[in-house]
Amino acid sequence: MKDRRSELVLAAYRQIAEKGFEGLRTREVAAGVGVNIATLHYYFPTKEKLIEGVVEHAMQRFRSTLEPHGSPADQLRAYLRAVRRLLQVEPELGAVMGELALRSSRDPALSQVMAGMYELWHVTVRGLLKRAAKEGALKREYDSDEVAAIIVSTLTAMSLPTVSGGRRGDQALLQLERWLGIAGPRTTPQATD
Amino acid sequence: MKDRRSELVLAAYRQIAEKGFEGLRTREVAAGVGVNIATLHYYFPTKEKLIEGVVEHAMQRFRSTLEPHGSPADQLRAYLRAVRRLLQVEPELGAVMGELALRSSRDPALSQVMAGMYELWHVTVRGLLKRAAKEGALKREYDSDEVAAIIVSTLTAMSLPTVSGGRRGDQALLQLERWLGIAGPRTTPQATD
Amino acid sequence: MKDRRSELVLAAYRQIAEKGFEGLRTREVAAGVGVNIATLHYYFPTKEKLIEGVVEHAMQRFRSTLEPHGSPADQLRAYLRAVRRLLQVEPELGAVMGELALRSSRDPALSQVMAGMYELWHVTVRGLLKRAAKEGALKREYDSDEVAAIIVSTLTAMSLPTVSGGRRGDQALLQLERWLGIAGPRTTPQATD
Amino acid sequence: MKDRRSELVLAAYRQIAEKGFEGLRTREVAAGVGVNIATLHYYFPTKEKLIEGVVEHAMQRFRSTLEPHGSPADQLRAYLRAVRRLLQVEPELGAVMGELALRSSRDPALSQVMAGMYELWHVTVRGLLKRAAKEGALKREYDSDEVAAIIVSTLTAMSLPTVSGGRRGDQALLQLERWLGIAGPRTTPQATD
DNA sequence: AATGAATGAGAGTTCATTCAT
DNA sequence: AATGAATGAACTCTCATTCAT
Repeated sequence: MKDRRSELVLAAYRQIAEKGFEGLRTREVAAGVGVNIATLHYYFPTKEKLIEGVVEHAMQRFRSTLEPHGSPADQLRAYLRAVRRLLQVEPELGAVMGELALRSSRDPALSQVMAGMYELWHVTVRGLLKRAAKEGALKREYDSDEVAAIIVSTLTAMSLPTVSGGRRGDQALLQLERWLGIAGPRTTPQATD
Repeated sequence: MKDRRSELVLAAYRQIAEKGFEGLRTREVAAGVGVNIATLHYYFPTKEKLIEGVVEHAMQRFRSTLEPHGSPADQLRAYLRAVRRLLQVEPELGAVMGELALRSSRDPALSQVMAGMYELWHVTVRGLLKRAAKEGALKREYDSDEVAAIIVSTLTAMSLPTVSGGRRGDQALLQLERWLGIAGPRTTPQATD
Repeated sequence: MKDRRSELVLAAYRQIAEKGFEGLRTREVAAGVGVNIATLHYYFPTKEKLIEGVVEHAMQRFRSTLEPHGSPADQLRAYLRAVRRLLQVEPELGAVMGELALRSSRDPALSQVMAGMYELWHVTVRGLLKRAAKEGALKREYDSDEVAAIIVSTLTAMSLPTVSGGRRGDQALLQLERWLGIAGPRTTPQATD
Repeated sequence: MKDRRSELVLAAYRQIAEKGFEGLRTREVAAGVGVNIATLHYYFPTKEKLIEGVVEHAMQRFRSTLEPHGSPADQLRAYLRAVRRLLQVEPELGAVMGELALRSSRDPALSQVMAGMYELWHVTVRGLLKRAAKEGALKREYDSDEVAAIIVSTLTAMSLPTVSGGRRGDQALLQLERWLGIAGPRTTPQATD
């Protein structure tokens, strides 16, 4: 993360999170790192190549999000909360993933990358469901693609500013936990604003 | 739809759906309607004003999406399907709403508009739940903000290209219907694309 | 002065005084009168024709300035003061004359008009000198082109914002009166800020 | 004069002299130097900044005009002639100073610059008068603000095309010399046209 | 490895002018 | 006599990209 290339990618990543692709300017990326615009082009011949670098970085970052990090028992619940927390702590990731999602409709290569990533996410969540079911912490019928899909959907929606901003994200997550039968005691999530 | 102003807004709306804000060019919007660029500026002094016009149009379009359109009985299920279908038939709306959602994090005015719209959506869905519960078509406990929130979340995620493109959207929706106890017989939704 | 044509010319005249030719916009001229831009073009086919109208108006206005308006006796001194006062009361005239003077170097027709006007002014002043000399109110040797020229020069310089703004204009005028032997008693002109 | 920045300023200076602010076009300035319009913006972020460069240049140029350049004795007369000659040899300077004078009424910053410059000029001339009086080449009473003011006024008026074009400027100058008692022998100035 | 200087293509915006009504 | 709508041409300014050093 300390070589020029990575610095530039990170700066671009932040620019996209802040201003969207709409507001991404190579000069500002270079300035963010403190180098000349020509230096940026030394590492990335075109803006598109720089964006590819950002895609890689975002995917790597996002992959780390997917990994279950908790204990074996109530791991599923821990997972949902962890993702939620991460999206709040590092909103840039949600913003960039949103930008990439929209862009993927115009960029076949990116579309494939994103599809792969969502598939990986889906499979990861399904694996989590499977294990929880096996441990008896979850009804067997909930070990399915459908349940995995709705979990991924809910978490995805939460990365959008409009939803993530208000208390609705927490409510959706809470209901998800209830249906899965993994809700904690009487939690009354507060809206963060 | 037959006056210049509306034509221009519609052309801009389509441009945004197709190329995002990133690719919105006033000259192409004007060309899309077959008028000179100066004519566009006759109706909209700045690009920003044109975008405001698009926001209005999208909101109006989206509001019509929210309205329950089915019969009184299994209206809830009909509603979910209707929204799903509309997003597939008119993918532009989802794309534009996605663009607006991302942009709202940089545009306070837009942020307010979007928040209002999502709140309206949420309230509409909750109303639907209430009625269904009253008619006995739904467990009473499902008449709540939390359930409404997860429904809105799921539908929102489906408007994103990445999710809507694949079969995962249908799976999420199916599970939603199961939990709500309103799933139809053996439906095997096909992925479109 | 109450017909459309005159109104438009007057509005343009004021615009030029305020913003210079650099800032003259036909639309603002029309707006100043409260009519549509197309109406302006009904009266003046081109912007240039409108400017010609302004030139006429300015010349007419300026000509009235030239005319000696005082009593027969110490008319010369009265004249200098009157011009000075008029330039302060109606600074627009000085501004427009300045703009026209500069423009005349690029516009032969205007150049001729301006030259004629200055010649008329010169002759007028010389006539005043002649009469004053005849009445014994002025040394005979001061009845000359050279003296008329320096009077016109001094008054001209005073119409420029840079000079007219400060106290230097008054000082120049005072010295002129002294040399002509027509200075009043102890006058201490104040700078108008 | 050999770096890009100066070249651009000089080209703009000439454009203003030729066509006024009204006719100043950045593209023509760039073309005048033989560079792309983007290169101009590399050195001057906005047109206004370029104009500021021109103001600096004009002031510097004008300051050199102010400096007395002759011998000590009849320096005063030499000075008047020198300024007169310079304005004829380099009419651009007069034109640009005229444009700046008019613009100063709309631009407070410029107004201050111009006022400072005229004040400097005034003080310079007064210094010249003082020295001439001390040397006995001038009546003591002519060592005053009033005399300096009328000298500056006369020279200023001469920089305007309308006046400078004809023979009136020379006549005014001649009379000035007479009053100052520094006129040469029988000179019959010719109009330069 | 890094940069200052330069550029082509194109962006949003302005403006005098036209024309059917 | 007056206007709303429309336009071509041109304007200032931007941006990704190039290249000699």
